Amino acid sequence: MVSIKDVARVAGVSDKTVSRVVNGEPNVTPDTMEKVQLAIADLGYIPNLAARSIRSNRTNIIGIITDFISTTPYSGDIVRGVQDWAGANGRTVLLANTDGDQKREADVWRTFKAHRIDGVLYVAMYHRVVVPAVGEVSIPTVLVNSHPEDGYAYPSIEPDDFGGSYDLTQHLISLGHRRIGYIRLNPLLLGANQRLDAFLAAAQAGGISESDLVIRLGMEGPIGRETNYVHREALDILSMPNRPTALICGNDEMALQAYLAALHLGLRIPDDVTIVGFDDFRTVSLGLKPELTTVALPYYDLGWQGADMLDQLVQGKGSETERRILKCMVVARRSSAMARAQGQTVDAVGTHN
Amino acid sequence: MVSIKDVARVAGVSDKTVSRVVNGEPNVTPDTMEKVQLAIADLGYIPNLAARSIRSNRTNIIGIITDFISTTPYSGDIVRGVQDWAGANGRTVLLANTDGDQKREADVWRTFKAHRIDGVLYVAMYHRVVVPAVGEVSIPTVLVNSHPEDGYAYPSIEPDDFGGSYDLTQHLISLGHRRIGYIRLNPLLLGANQRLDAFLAAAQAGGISESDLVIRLGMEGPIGRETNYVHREALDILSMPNRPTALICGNDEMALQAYLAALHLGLRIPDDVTIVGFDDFRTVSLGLKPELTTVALPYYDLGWQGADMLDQLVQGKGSETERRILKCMVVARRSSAMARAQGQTVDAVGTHN
DNA sequence: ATTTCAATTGACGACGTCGACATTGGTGCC
DNA sequence: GGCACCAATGTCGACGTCGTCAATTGAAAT
Repeated sequence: MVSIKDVARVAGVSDKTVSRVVNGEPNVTPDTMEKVQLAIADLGYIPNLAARSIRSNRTNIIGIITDFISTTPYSGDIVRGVQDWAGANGRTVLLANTDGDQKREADVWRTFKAHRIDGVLYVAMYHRVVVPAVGEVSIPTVLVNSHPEDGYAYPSIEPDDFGGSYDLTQHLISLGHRRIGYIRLNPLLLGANQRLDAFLAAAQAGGISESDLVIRLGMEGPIGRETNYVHREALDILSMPNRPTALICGNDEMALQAYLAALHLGLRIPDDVTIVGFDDFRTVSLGLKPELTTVALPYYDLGWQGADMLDQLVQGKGSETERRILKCMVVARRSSAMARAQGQTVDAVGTHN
Repeated sequence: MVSIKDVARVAGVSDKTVSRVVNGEPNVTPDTMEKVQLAIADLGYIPNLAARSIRSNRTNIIGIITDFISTTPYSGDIVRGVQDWAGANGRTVLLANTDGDQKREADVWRTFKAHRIDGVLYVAMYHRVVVPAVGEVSIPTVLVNSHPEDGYAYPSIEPDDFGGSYDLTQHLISLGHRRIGYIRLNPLLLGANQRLDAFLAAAQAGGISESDLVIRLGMEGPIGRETNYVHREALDILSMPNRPTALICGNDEMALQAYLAALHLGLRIPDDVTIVGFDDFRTVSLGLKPELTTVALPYYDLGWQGADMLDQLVQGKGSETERRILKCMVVARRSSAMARAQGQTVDAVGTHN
């Protein structure tokens, strides 16, 4: 591999001068600069970052630790946000996945430290409470899509599940819905409670009595291997004699199953029942017809801004305890509509849209 | 940061001896070894890989270049396969995303070279023909989920779209289906043609005349911004007076829309119509009820084996032109069933399952 | 002409690690 | 005892880069 000295020799200058050119330092004659640049181009010289980092104690590498990278399809957006930030700021991204395994996580930390990376973005693919397995030496770390357990101080950045869910519920109430069904996420996920709490709060604020709410558990069990009750529960809720006019699903994947259940029962969406989801997981939310009203999670921004927070931290400017919350926007699409008087029988075959 | 010399000083030995212990070299007294290990633990010493790589000219880092990492939800599995291989073989993974942009791609190559990584896995998130923008100096590269344009030699690893599609079609034929609908992928994708060709070949081999096949285009336009005709086409096909008894969709996302169309028309799956997909994108294939018969793409293995091929290449043992094809398995679930008599037309085959 | 000063360039060493080689001390053998 | 040999350990330098500081040059100021 061609080194700075090779360039120096070819250009007929000292290695230091080449270094100056490469790093854009001042006080280099246009003449020599040209010579050097020519030599660089000729030889295809590219600076060795490892060597550079040895001297500077900065690698410009940030690490991402994920738990279940491929299990959830959203993950990509967070990672992409980080990558784009990195690309825009001259950093490189080291990626590691733990599969939620403690031992692997420890290995990953060790490896990252061995690479002397500047900082770590600890990305939990489900919004929940985590404690990174930090060892003796510590690296600046920001938790993304999660927050630390009590007693541990890490800056974190999270989506505003509560706000999003509150707004979504309000959206339905403003459309005139007074009986609303709710299918819960796996309670292990932090978002699950926040979303449910917000739902209840918004319903109460909207003057809806608890008896008009139908709340069911959609999933439970360890993350990645949960049992799924959604389809069954949706069928059940939508078969009630006095069925809700709207059904909120813990996320879009659940909404998919609710759609199928509704269609299976011959109900039209949104004419007979409004169905909404959460996440704006676009394969589903745009794939469903009519397209799904849902709440967009700011995954990309979580990644981008998380990287930015980390950068602050690395530069000693960030706060050790900052907790940033990103807004979640309701995306109103065609699956939600005004509540209507509830007909008795509906023809199974509806109209095209 | 604590270095090998700090450890040496604390342990009362030379740095070289510490190096020996760290690297498991022979000829160290159990006694000294213990002293050294104690010092390492005390100080929390972790070897500096950058320094190591400077000497050894090996970084043990492999790079992944992706084009549309988050656009497609499968991507994660390929990356995870690579990561798991890396974890199992003491390598680290550097990740970069180009968004399909030439300029960014050039930057990425440059950055990777600057890091002196051992090799690159060029992962195209859609199976298609690519040419990595290699510069002057070249890094060992393996194409994953894609293959090089004519005239360029890179080893590659790809899924057997043809075989999978052939088997899937045969599966339907063996269930008695004689009129089959087919909704095509975006023709820009390499898999699109392979899957269609295999479908036609299998149909012909099964003695089905072309006039009993209904083939429609489901999507077209630039990747990431395509126009989607699937729902409309599915409605259209399933509304035909003499409609197919089975509908093959270019991928699972398309199958989702076909489901919705079928349900919308009051058709039951699989009783009235069999619907199958491709990809085994589990959010969809398991989320749909009944669960979707589809073809599993070996994404994880693509990643794992791709990494392994790359490793061979790096070690000078691999072939520059190997083209490895991984089998795609039909995953028969409940969305496909025996063809049945339908409406006006009577079909000989008519058992329930 | 001499001095002063700034601009330009180079020599050198250090970063952390490990390969090549040297040194030390002990063991076994005649 | 003398010698060969080997195990254990250390010394030194090089990898590629860049910070520090010195050297050189030329031009402006006196």
